[in-house]
Amino acid sequence: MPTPEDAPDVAEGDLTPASDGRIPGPRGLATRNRLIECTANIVAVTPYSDLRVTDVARAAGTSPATFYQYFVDIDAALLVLATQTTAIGAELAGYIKNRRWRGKAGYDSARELVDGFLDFWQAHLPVLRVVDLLTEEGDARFRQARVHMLNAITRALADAIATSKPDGTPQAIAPMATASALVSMLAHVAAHREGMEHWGIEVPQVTEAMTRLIYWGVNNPRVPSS
Amino acid sequence: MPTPEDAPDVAEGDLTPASDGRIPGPRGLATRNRLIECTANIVAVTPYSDLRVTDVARAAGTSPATFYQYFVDIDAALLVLATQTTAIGAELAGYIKNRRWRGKAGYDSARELVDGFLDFWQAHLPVLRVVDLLTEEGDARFRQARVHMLNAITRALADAIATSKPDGTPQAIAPMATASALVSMLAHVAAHREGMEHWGIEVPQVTEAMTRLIYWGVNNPRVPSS
DNA sequence: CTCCTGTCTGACGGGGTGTCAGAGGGGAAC
DNA sequence: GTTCCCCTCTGACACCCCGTCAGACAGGAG
Repeated sequence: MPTPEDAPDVAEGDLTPASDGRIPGPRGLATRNRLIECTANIVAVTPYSDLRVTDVARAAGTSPATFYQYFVDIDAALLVLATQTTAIGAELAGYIKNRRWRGKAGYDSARELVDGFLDFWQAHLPVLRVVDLLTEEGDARFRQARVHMLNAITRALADAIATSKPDGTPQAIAPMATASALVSMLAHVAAHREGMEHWGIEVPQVTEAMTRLIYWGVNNPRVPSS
Repeated sequence: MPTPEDAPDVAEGDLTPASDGRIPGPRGLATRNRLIECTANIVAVTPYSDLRVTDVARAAGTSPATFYQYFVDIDAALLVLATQTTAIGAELAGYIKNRRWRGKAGYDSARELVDGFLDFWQAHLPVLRVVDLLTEEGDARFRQARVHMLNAITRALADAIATSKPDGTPQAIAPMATASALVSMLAHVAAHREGMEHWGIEVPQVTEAMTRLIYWGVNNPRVPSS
């Protein structure tokens, strides 16, 4: 008896109902996509606070009322973009799984992770900026998208840490904790990359530094006994 | 010949002109402070996007027009709070200067830094959230305040790294780069502390992990030769 | 051709912003 | 105590964007 729906196989998995509850047909979906696309274009060149439903609608060649037919507010449109982007970001875990993490190979793995992470963030900068913004504003949906992305990476890294037990170290620590700290570092540097460059800090050097810290985090060198 | 001002020694160093260009007298300053205080109270319980000049004015028992007498917009009022807070934050560098950074003592220094940083951020959470927010929005004034704070800490840490040359390591790296990465880690974890707890990650463990990473960053253990 | 369903929009009430010109009040001078 | 003046405050307004109707429009089925 659950979901006795005839559940039509939707092409893009988008069976999102419009504001009046009905599911849009092909023409409606087209405008909806056009609105999303225009939102992406505008958010790329406009700070979030200056985003106007009016502008998005105008860019898409429709009226504001049409926008509200498909989204309750701009955030709803942005959430679509955010979900797409963070889904891609979650695949950054691929830089961690099934890699070698000890010695020279491990160091190389770490560098590829750092580069991959920074490149990804750079490529999706406008959307990720909005994600960070609304997460900080307390929007649960955006936080979930963000956590979904970062957690996939963190878990993978924690696995790598837990697996790569070197030197029979007895000083181990919760792998998720170290992984969280390292992913935090990556996320913050990626988000403030421009600011750092602007302030005279060379990103390649920070890349190198983060590579080392990750290597250390995974391989857990000796620390003073408490 | 510079500043031929009679430069009255203002109590709080606040010779901020009002919107009409005139410098407020005692009564005006009082309302101005009251407005700032009310802004702080409201921002503590309201997401930034819901901050209304109207509400602040009402809380201060004045009219919105009065608010605009002293600030061009809410951001201007928030900037005062932000500057105060980040000035305090810059003093976190005290957890770094004149400390020992090798061996057990170094490990303890690292932990104190982490604890101090997290405590500070927690204590000033609402304002720092706004600082992060507006920095991300591209507001140069807030970014400057933020950078001023974090950079003081980063510089101090870089000094510690440069000074504590262990084991005659030839693999050294730009100290500012490592310091930037570590401070980024601290800032991100501090800002997302609640989110992490909410997601089942234990902060004490992350504290431990960050302590280690800082210790490693400062003492620069061996990495594979490239 | 016609109808009907899905799609779009003009027009409007509501609320916050930012700006006047002018009202109000407190202290210095007498 | 009274007057006067300047600092301080505010009511009122125009503006803009939001979000929501009821109804106009289009294009495929019959």
